[in-house]
Amino acid sequence: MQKVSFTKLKNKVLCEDIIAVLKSLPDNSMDMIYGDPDYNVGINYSGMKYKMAWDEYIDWYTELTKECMRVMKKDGNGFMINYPKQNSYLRVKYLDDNAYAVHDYSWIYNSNVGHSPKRFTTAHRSILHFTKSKDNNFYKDQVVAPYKNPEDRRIKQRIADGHKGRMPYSWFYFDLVKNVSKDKTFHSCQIPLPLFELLLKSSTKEKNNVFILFGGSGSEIMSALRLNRDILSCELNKKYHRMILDRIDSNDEQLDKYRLVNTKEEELIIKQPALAGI
Amino acid sequence: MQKVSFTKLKNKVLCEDIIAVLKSLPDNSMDMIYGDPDYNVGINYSGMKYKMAWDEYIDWYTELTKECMRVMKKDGNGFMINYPKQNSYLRVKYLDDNAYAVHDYSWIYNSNVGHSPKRFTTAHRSILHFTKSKDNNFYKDQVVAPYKNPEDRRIKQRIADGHKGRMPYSWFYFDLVKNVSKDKTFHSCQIPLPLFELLLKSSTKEKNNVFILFGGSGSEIMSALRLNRDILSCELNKKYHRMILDRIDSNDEQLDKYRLVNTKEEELIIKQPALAGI
DNA sequence: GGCCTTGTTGAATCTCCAA
DNA sequence: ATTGGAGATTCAACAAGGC
Repeated sequence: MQKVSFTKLKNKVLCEDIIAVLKSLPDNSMDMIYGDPDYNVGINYSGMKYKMAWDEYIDWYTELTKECMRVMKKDGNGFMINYPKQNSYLRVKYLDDNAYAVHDYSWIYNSNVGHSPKRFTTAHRSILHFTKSKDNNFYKDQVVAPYKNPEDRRIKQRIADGHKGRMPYSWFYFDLVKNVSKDKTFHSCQIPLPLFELLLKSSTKEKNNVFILFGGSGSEIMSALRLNRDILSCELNKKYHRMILDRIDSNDEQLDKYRLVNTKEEELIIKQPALAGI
Repeated sequence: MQKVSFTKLKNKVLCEDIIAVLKSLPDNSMDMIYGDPDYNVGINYSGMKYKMAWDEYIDWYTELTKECMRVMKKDGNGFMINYPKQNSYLRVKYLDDNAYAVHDYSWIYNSNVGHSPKRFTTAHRSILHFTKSKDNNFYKDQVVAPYKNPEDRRIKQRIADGHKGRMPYSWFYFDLVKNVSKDKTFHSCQIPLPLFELLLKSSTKEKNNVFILFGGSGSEIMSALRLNRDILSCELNKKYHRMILDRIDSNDEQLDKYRLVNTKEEELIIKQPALAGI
């Protein structure tokens, strides 16, 4: 197959099938791959309902991740967000046997829905982090959480040695994004931007190649562009695809009409530790 | 096989192989089964190192859980604590196909160990909750978290209707138990007692039958006895087994020598919400 | 501005009925 | 007896509006 280099696709958002696009890309070309796929729970995306049989879904999810692994650089990082069950199958059926390392993180939040009398209320998702070698790039300094005891003698020494804080934990608290827009401007299932930015900053520097698998309403794309990463993304839904192109073409003022959260550089670093201090 | 009824084993702690004991028990006899097994990461339990090949470990873990399912009442609840990877295999290879329902919870904590420059710091574990029917007993009132807006008129109405709060979320923050005892009296990997008590209270009432698979240092056993549950437990390590029997025979004063956290009835309910208020 | 109240929402769950 | 899908119901969290 004739492969298309990332350079040609730099900062493009395609309205094409994600797996077809992945297959058209050469090996080892992406610094980071970020996927927040449909979870196969029958959600209504602007009129279209998607739900496959479980096995079929897992096959699709595995095939997707397999292509991500191929396309990812040896020192790159991949992230897949899903419900814990779905991610369990992905790691057992594919990732553990094929990635160099697999780590499971937990995004936790508060929820007002899904309360059942027979179990605790679902309020977290899994994030699988996978790498292709022991040399994956990881930039702690871009995501540090403050030390809890900066006055401790040993911590003072670490600070003197240039350390800016500790590595964040494998769990992250971020509020759910509420779909408050009256005109349904937004994708109904958005990941909190600070969560995306945490992952993005942990794994990339400016000018790095980031594949945001599912464009959605484009918030992650806008965020990555604002942070000067080079992106590629897919969004099959024409309405959302159009919206993303609009957002990219817009100036900052217009972005407001999409209620884009203008995340400040420091927000992530400020927010997370407050929590860690529990 | 001649089965031994729970009545005969009431409040016994056996120094025998857990799977052999499970096999000796009749079907459908336990209200709750709680397992915090060895995670197969080469932990040193008083001089003996436990580590098997991965497949062998998963086979053992599956066999263990299979017997738990058999022994558990139709309206009972089972909980298995482990690292996310181990629990992924358990659910994919056994539980999803054999339990009525499987839920994944996340115990999160702060950690000063295991920091790696190539990933976020591991600071959570998975808890698989499995049931045998839609009628599993679950006692929300015994584990509620306070409402966030108790002044809301509608919430006030719910409180007037007898609701004491909301169902806790699928994630729980509890500090790690620090192994502070100089003489290594304690099992090195203890689950925080309030976490155990949350699970215990969610699933049982007084006089219910609780199988605490691995006795460890006996903290969970003491807690369950204090809360008037009937227990059965195994601990293969003779030193720990002896210690558990000592603790059970001890009066309250002597318990102090084991640095037992004397968890007050309300602690759980007070502690968790502070968190939920993030 | 805070404080109280009301409106809205849901990657949810429950119920029912058909196959 | 189980499964699966459509439609009804739930209920706490958050936003926004009013005072």
